[in-house]
Amino acid sequence: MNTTQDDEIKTELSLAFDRSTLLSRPGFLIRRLHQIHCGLFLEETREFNITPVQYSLMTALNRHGEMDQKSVSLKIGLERTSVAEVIPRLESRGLLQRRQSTEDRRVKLVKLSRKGLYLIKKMEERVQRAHDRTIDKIPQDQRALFMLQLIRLVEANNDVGCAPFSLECTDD
Amino acid sequence: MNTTQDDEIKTELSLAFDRSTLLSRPGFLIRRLHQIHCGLFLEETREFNITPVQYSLMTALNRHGEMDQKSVSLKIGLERTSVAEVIPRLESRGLLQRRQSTEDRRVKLVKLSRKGLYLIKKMEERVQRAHDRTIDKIPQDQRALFMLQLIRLVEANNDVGCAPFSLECTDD
DNA sequence: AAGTAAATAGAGGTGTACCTCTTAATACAA
DNA sequence: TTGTATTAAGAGGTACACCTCTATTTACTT
Repeated sequence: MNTTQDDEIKTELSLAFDRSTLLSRPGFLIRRLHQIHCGLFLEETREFNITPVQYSLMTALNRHGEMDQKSVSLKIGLERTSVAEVIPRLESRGLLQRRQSTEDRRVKLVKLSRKGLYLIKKMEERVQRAHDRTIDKIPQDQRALFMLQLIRLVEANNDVGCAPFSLECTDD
Repeated sequence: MNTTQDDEIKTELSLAFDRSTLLSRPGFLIRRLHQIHCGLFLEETREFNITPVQYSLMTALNRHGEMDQKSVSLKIGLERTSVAEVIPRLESRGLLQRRQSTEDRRVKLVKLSRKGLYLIKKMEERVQRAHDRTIDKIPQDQRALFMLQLIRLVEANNDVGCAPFSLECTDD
């Protein structure tokens, strides 16, 4: 990054701040971007009637197999009680199955049903498009850096917000 | 950006993807980052019992004066019915005042009360800290570019998600 | 002036995303 | 082994963030 490029960036940035002081607040931009991604996801996958969080939950179950609620929470970075609200909705549509654990009777295990597996396979391409569209306005040669910066922020603050997620294993 | 730097970025990125495929999904990272910012905001401003959205709404009213619900919605990029839920909460705490418009009897005008103004002034420094902390893990020399990329994405997709916000005037 | 379209707001519904309090079961420790 | 701490889950509460449907008022059009 040379000085000329840096100056250009700072000029463009201060022009943006003149358009709206909201644009100077990271928290606002992130909230809007979250709305935008949800909108794009919904646009691409409307016919399936599945939300981004529901999709994350189902793909995590597909990858890791049968799990308890707490593990699901860690896999997808979503608060335990939020997970507990999502699961019954998917279960009532026959996309998940639940059973009591035999080893530990506190635990209820969840797994993806055949119907659920079929659904996420059908959705896969559309979901990828939603993710791609979310960042496709960033010049192609800057996209990798942008993703890396997002990852840095998320990993550095994984303990914030009462929904840390497990980085130890591979998730979806 | 030279080739060596670019290679380093791509290496670090693929290492991250190995840690978790979730990290390759912009939508996931944005959701987590939104959770993280809200967590930091809450941490900094807990004593005031105000959410990020409530703060945005109050500062918008402070900057632009008395407005109807629809205008508030455009100023802060929040769906009209969501605005309609936030307003009564703030009104019941005496932070806002509402009255029927005399020119157009469909319209209900909202404005910040003296108590509301006092509150946002007291919160200002803490809120700035929450925003700063949200991105302070990005190296200082890359922060401007990161902000610019967020702004590009938000502006390019301002029509997505049923909560576009007005870029014409200065907001908060 | 009368009829239609548009705008503003409200009511009621769904789905995250967090909180606290409670209950049941397990693990640990004196 | 008996009491204590921990863990998993559920119940109930608050606050966004969207949706649709409805009622009222205003604007537009013939």
